[in-house]
Amino acid sequence: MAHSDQYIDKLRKSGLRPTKQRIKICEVLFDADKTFHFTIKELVKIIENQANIKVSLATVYNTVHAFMRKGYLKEIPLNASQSYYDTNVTHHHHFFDEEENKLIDIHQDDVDEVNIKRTIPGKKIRSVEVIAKIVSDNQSQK
Amino acid sequence: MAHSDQYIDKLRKSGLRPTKQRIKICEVLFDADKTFHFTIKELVKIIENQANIKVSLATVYNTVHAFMRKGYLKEIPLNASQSYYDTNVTHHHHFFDEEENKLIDIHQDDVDEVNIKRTIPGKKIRSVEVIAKIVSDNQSQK
DNA sequence: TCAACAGTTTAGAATAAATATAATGTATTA
DNA sequence: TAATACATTATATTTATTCTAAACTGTTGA
Ligand SMILES: [Mn+2]
Ligand SMILES: [Mn+2]
Ligand SMILES: [Zn+2]
Ligand SMILES: [Zn+2]
Repeated sequence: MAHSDQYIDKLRKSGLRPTKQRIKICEVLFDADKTFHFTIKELVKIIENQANIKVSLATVYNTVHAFMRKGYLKEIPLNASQSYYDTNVTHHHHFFDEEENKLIDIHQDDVDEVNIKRTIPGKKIRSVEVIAKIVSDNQSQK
Repeated sequence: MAHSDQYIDKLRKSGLRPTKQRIKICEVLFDADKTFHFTIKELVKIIENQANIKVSLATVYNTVHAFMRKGYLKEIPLNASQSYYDTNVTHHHHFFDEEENKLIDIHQDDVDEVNIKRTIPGKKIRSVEVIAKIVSDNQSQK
């Protein structure tokens, strides 16, 4: 299993013990060659379906938080009812499909640099994020 | 009381009965001449402190939702632990002070039109919001 | 090799924001 | 003023998330 070896390394290098549970979560999160956006509930469901190993809800939360601290995931605030997480930790923006409740990446070069003319004394900007909410484009709307 | 008369009108015109509780909430939310950003918890605390009337938590939630449906408030998703609300319902952007946990408006003319080069087939953009996270600007940082 | 230890997982309990319920109260209208 | 629909309230419920503490496991070094 080339994949798990890779994740075992990644975990060890991060000071995290490569447990069965963490390796499984890595496979779900990082095997896809593209960005993966998810909620905890969705992640749990995927793990359950692939079901070669049981991972408790507490471990899913623990691991997601551990991965965030290590910089492998970031949280995307979208609504107050549940957190969304993103395997793309580079600076980028999002579409949010309000009908599908799905995030879609917008690469940084697909948005002109956001130029904010206002400043706050004593404060500096740490990050700038754009969220564009999208809905179906039914012509029959004003 | 000029203010409450004004709110009584506003409520009646919206099809909402002008109850003591709703008038009180209007005073807290709309008396300030500038945008008011708040969480439910903060709103409850302000009402308690001004304490000429008791307003139950359920009524605060009910009223905030009613005002959102009427377009007098909008929700700002910032973190997954609680909702922020905004009395400024025009299209605008925000600084979010991560140390004070406070929102600060950025008027639309203070940000160049956000130009997103990418599109999603069958979807149209409903809104574009920029959130710039800010922190103290201590020179002694790399 | 394996005991000891620190780190990890887990079920279940606790927390807290938000929503639902259903009884009581009140603004409106005729 | 009476009837009614709307609103408020205390309380219960829901649900995402965090906490707890006991059992388990990966790692290390003798
Ligand atoms: Mn403003
Ligand atoms: Mn919650
Ligand atoms: Zn993303
Ligand atoms: Zn605002």
